[in-house]
Amino acid sequence: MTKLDLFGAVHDLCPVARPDVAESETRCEACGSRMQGICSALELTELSEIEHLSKPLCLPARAALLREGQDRDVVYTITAGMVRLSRTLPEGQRQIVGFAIPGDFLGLDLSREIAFSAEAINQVNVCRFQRREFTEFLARKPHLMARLHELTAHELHHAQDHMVVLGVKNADGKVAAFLINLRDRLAKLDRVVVNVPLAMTRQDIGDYLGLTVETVSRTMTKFARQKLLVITPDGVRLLDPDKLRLMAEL
Amino acid sequence: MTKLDLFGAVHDLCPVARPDVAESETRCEACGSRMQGICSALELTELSEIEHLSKPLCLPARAALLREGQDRDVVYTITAGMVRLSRTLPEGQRQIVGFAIPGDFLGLDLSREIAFSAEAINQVNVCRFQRREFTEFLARKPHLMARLHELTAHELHHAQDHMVVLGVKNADGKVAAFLINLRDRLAKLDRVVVNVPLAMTRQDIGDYLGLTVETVSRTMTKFARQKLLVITPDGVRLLDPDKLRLMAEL
DNA sequence: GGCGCGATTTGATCTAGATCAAGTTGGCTC
DNA sequence: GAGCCAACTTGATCTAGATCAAATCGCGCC
Repeated sequence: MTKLDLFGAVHDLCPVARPDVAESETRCEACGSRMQGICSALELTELSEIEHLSKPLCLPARAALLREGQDRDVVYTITAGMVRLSRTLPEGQRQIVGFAIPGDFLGLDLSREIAFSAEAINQVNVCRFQRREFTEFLARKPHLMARLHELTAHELHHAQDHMVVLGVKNADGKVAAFLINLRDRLAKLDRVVVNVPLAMTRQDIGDYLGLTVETVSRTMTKFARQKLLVITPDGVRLLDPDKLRLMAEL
Repeated sequence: MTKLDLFGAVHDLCPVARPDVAESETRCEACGSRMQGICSALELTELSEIEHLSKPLCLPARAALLREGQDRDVVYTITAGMVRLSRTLPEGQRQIVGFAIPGDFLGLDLSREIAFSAEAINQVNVCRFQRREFTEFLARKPHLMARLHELTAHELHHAQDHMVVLGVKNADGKVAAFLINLRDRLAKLDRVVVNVPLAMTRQDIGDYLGLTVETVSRTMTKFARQKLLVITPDGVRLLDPDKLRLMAEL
């Protein structure tokens, strides 16, 4: 069984890691995240229609997909890799509002300015659309619109979950919730169950959870001492997911 | 000029304050929040169509509109008053995820279970729809669907703003952001500019901002001492909104 | 007017997590 | 394989805000 190559290793579709270089011969029909994102609402015939609008791209780690308050002219669906969504305050403080994975759509809010910056954490494959073309296509496909709304509502639900994490949980609960949620999301894409790859830095996790790097690090080592998980070079292996889930739920 | 009666005082449309008692002769055409919520997407003719689906209700303070994980059968638009949206954890901790005001829609996520509890803070007027009827109407009106999506995307944007507040701001910044944001939202409905009525308790504010009652109280008295605002029996009067906005933006 | 009760304010103390300060580790380049 | 740099870990100390504990306010009710 071949796994989705989410984290790090070079992807077949992506021999050249330069932004703005289209890697093609990628048929939507063969797309790994075809049943994940908005595209899951499309018939095969529609898929070939949208294929003409989309430009498959491969972006290297650190590439910027969107910049807060700008770039309203494109939207993306992610097909491989992980993307960091963040807001930056005037004083330089950063809040990460989410991590996008394959199947996620960037640019849900079609009407107003971009709410956050989006940067590739590792090598990322995306399909890029011109916002205008995408919106026009959407107008002709009510069920696609419905699907987009569903995704947005789902994101909103997720955002409210995260408000709870930020508002009421302590460091242990935050880190546990982060690990369990990421695991659950990845599990929907693939059979990843105990190994949770963490492509982002501890700083990123801290900025997501409203904690400092040090606290994230200390909490994870504590979990490791308590045999709840093992820290591996590229993430963690959960030894006691049930216990962690309990901590996450408080 | 007559103000929207948002907070407390008995509303004309609402002589009897009992849940499940329809107060009618209320024509959508005459509705105060007609241009605010989803209804703003409707033509006059469509307005009379939707009028048949909606049941205008007047609910007393403390009435429950939705309960977390239940009640998927109705959705609401709010036309007067204020509603508290909250999540409660197993341990009894509460996170308020938002305060809904006239023009807001409850039940944006049409597909899955209710994400939060919704309770009237003061006397509230709503239009209630059967979810199924509403969804069917929606399916026949693509521009209404688009409007709903727009509202949802706007909520998501708002949710991300609030993550920043919860994640990176200190107590002063949180309280300032809360006051300024509420003021801005109310200003869109009415000409309320310096008087910000606070129908919710300090505890509610605390549960919204991830602070304790005591900290909210101390922060507000501090702001009062610094002549940034005056605390009134029913809210605050902002003396230096610009300074507060600066603090809110950090 | 006096009583009762929840909301609010104010004060004293405590603590989780921030901050400051070194190490340590691990890949990458030359 | 040495040197470098960013990410990570670990330890010592500090502090914003929590917690605990009393007032005080405000309002409906008898």
